[in-house]
Amino acid sequence: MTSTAKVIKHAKQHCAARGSKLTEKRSQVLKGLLESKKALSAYELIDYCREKFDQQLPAMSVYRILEFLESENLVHRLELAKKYVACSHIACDHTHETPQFLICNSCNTVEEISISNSIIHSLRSTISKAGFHLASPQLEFECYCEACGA
Amino acid sequence: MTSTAKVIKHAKQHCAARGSKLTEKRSQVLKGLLESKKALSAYELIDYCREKFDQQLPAMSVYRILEFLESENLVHRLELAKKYVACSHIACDHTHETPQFLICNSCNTVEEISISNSIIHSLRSTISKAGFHLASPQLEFECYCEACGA
DNA sequence: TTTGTTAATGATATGTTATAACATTATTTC
DNA sequence: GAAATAATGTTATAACATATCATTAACAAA
Repeated sequence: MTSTAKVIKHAKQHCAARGSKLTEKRSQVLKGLLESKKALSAYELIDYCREKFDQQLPAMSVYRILEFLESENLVHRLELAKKYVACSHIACDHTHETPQFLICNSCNTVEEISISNSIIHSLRSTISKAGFHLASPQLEFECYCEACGA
Repeated sequence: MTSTAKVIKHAKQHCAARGSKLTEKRSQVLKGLLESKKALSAYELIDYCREKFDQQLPAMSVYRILEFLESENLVHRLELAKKYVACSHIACDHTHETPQFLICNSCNTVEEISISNSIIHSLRSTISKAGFHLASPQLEFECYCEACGA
């Protein structure tokens, strides 16, 4: 069983346990994200499903599917890149800290990291002094990866 | 002389000193940003210029003007919000640290803050451990302002 | 087993942000 | 005033996203 297949199986159980369903199309979209090392846009996923599964998904459906997958914590939506990635912990059993994302500006490679609580805490406190608070603990940073350099 | 007028005058001198020109249209766009407490999109600026100056600017021109203003360090482009703000230090004479931005998700109010070097430094080092580096030192955080709450 | 209900998906239109390519007009500079 | 450059206009289109209404699939209850 391929790694993707394992994760899909796990995701299906996860959905079942929560009373929802990972349908064929939903799982195709998830596969697209799992098999891509980089973040994909909704429209890139449409292309993927057309090429790989001969499945013509309308944009609207893909957005809905992505929304569903996000609500199941199977994918993350990257606000900054306007793209989507599979959660790198789908197949783990333990719970996780809030992820932070490093997104390569050039090739869209995404690294899901965990920033130490102390940094996050100081950040929060600086922000709160200005009368604001973070909309989401999931931070995203526009970066360049090693390969793409500066 | 209004505060906006003062800043515009200052900006004109700034451009002149750098061998560029703050034309009428450029200054109208800048005025729009100066008089708005919140970040505006290019298309909101088009509306502003139409209403305020009876000036029909094509989208293309506004984008060019924003690009120009950014190159002159008179405005900042907020990647996250896809919006633009006047630099809050146009009328200062001293140089400034890289700004960071807190953007209210709900009303687009923007706060230009300065995050302590130590926090920035720890952040950078965490990111660099993952093999990435920040594309820009200008960080943007999706937040909610006091008024908009959670 | 068919009927009613909900969930999932399809179809169409449109909104928002942004850029490419080429044309025209203003402004300087010689 | 002609040539060069800067600024702006025009048109088309790309990429990302959502609203709205229609249709189909899944499934439980009668």
